[in-house]
Amino acid sequence: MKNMIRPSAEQSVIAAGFDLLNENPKASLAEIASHAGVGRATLHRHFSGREDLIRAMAWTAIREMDQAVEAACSESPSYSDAIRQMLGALIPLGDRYQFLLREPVEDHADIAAEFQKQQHEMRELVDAAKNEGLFDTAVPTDWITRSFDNILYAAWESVMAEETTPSQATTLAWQTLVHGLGANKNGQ
Amino acid sequence: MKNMIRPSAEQSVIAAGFDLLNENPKASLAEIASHAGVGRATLHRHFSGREDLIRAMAWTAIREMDQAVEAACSESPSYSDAIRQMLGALIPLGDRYQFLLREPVEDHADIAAEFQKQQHEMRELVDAAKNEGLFDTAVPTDWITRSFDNILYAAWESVMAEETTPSQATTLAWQTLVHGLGANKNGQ
DNA sequence: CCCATTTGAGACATATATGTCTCATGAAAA
DNA sequence: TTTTCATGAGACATATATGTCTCAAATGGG
Repeated sequence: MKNMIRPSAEQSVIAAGFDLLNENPKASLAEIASHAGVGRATLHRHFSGREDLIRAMAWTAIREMDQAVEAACSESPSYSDAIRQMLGALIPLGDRYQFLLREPVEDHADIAAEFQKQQHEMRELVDAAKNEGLFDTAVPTDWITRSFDNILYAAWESVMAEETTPSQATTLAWQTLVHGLGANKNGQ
Repeated sequence: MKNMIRPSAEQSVIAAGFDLLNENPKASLAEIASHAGVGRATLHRHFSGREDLIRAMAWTAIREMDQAVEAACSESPSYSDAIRQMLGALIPLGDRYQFLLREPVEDHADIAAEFQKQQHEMRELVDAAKNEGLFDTAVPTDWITRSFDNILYAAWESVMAEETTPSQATTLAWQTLVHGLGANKNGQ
């Protein structure tokens, strides 16, 4: 078997894709290959084309987010705590989330379906947290999930800009959400 | 003089640009011209190329946002009220804001400078509102502006998805912000 | 009506991005 | 060492996007 310790060309290219395509969606495959430290031909050996690369990146993003959420809140004692753990786990994956939102993924029915499945689970989680008293039942669930997504993204931006540490950003985001959308305004 | 009532080709193209480039930053000039109901040659008569179009769109976005903010909060009795008015005025311009954030505008020094100038004015406004007791002084101003920007964007998404009316979205966004970041948690 | 201007359609050339191929090199496995 | 395999570099053809030009038609002002 070949060396599996050194990141494979696939992984390098996908990582470079997250770096470049998020900043400039018009980045060429040549730029991506170069940024990955890989020849242009090698990129085509692993991905049949731009669409194929984007599909692979989307699945990577979805899988990583799934795993992060699973690991973070599988043992949470409550739905409210699960949302809290989820927040901290997803902030470092802000670029993955950004990619799924910005890249036209609607073309791929399977990916869009999986993405919507995640959104639906989030809605159920929010409804459960409402019943626990975390969120105000008078606030629409749609608005809560949108706020969660966007505050999560704000937290990632904040960390990237080095305005806050990941830990600080998580706390700020959580406080903002539970105070802003909460039933009781004590913050924890 | 030519007819100024019918939208000029320039305006049509810029509007089409906001429609298409926000959804797919790789949209070709041919697609933009077609969506604007204009020949491809006509687009080139008004804009020397893609970069020129993007520059014109960026200036349009900045100008519209400036005017909306000016009109909304020039007569506000307080900084806190000014922020409230600003929120309502900017939500309908969410696509303009989105464009400035996503399109690589950093290349154009003049536009980037103007954008940062707006950001700086926002920071001063937030600091003033802190002194009025609207925001918690313990919360970093950077985080407040980031939250404002992202909740603003969430509100625009919510309106676009027809989950809420513009009025409802404005109220939800305001409540979320002042509860989430406020010094006193009464919401108004 | 006549004239000036703008426009749409399309031809054309060029630039850039993409996809495929070959070949020599280097690293790892046998 | 020998073999196998992935890779990098680059040539090549193709596809798509871009920029320029011409010309006939439409529009609006005089």
